[in-house]
Amino acid sequence: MEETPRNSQTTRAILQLRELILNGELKPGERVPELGIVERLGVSRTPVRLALARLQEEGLVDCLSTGGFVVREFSEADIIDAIDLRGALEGMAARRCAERRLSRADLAEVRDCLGSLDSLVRRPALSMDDFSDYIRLNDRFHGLLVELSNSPVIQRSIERMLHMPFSQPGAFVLVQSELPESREILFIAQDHHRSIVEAIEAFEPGRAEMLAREHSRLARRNLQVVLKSQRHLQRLRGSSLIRLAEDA
Amino acid sequence: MEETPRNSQTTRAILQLRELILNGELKPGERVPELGIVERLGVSRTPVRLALARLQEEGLVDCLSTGGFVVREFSEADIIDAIDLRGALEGMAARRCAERRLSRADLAEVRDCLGSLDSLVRRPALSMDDFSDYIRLNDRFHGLLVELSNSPVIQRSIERMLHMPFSQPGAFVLVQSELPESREILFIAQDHHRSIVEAIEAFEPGRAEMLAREHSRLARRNLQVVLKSQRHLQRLRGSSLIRLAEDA
DNA sequence: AGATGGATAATTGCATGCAATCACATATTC
DNA sequence: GAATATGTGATTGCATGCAATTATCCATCT
Repeated sequence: MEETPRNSQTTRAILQLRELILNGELKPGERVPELGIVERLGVSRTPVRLALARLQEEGLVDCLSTGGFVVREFSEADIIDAIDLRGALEGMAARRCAERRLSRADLAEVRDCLGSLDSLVRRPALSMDDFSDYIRLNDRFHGLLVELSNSPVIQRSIERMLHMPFSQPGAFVLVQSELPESREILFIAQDHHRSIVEAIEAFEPGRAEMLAREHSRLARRNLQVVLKSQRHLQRLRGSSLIRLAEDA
Repeated sequence: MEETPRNSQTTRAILQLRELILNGELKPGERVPELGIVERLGVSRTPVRLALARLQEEGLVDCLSTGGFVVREFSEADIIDAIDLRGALEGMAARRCAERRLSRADLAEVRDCLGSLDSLVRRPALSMDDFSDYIRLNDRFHGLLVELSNSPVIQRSIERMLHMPFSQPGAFVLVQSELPESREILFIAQDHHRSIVEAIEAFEPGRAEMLAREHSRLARRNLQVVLKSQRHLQRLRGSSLIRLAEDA
């Protein structure tokens, strides 16, 4: 998933800096001082600088015209767009999967993942760990579709998106798990998964694409719920980056 | 269009390095030596390094596991995917435009651009300069749709795509201009433009998206033509990066 | 002759120094 | 008292030095 398998220092800086921002230790609009980060991370300015450039590409920070960077802020519209974008890209990936003949092994892997999700969703009650497992499996499912699209260009594009907060497939699952209708949503999501695989196996590219897109609307729905409740918002990773629409 | 309006040195390195690669002065698979670039560009290693990181994000170079970078090679499938991706993203942008009520001024600007393209395409004969103008206007039209989508997320995403070779809207126009059916293609493209604006004005998001997508298929068609003829290929910017499918 | 090993040269990743720029606070003037 | 000017401290962008890793070439061995 990480596109720089290269060794440490710069990579370390990227990961830790991302954590710092997503955990809200750097607030939106706040300038990110190189030296301050150097102190916190214990690496020199060069990798920090590299990391900042990278995070700018990812969209977590904006660069000031005067030089330096600030933590970016995300509006509700931004998040919706990010989700839509992921939907569109995953839609392309699903279409590609349906257009080409997946190998037996590939199909088996997808079906295996689908099966695991099935048995998980159907448990009588879901623990916290179960939800973690769900996120893991869900990520794997989405990752498989992208990988099996057999398109490095699409793959790269999606992987870049996934670095943005709130665009991961499982971004809202943990908070959603606290909703009363949580179970229902999982059923629907899993039905989407099943239908997508069905479309791929039946060589129905248009349907596969459409379903993948529609699937992403679940995230959008969850977003709306989360944004309405301060309690849920607190449990959302990266929530400190969200600018709530002030209704005056 | 350039997202780092910051002043020189690193920016210079990015631009010049991109030129070097696109002009074929660095061949695909070839390692890009930092010091060699330092000599050629007259800037120190630091900005060169920054530029390489950026070009990697853009997809022009790949980073070696051992360290350093190589010029990337593009297969026909890669280019098709890039074109499709642009189509999908511009489709989203067009949809967004149709979903919201564009201001009078915005609409006027789009119509103005459309009108300019119209009068250009309808000239009895097209000179080389006319084709340059067409590319400029065409870029402007596509840029307007993206800008008026009013979505920074989508906008950023597309701008990043446009750094990849062969994904610019006008990438194939210059070579296409040498084809006998060139005129016909321009008419069709312009009809797409017209229909997209029509859909936007009529608040038909689905239709706007579909048309924008279909519009990108023209580039795909042009690609196929170009790839079949060595003569056309030579006139394509960045053609040195293409790995032709060897049919043995 | 081909393959394996080792030494040397080259290249990269990182840290740091330096100069230029920018931000901020104080002082000054209207 | 408010706004502008000025000076100082902080911060960034760039260049370069150093160490470690990697690639290359040649000699040696099977």
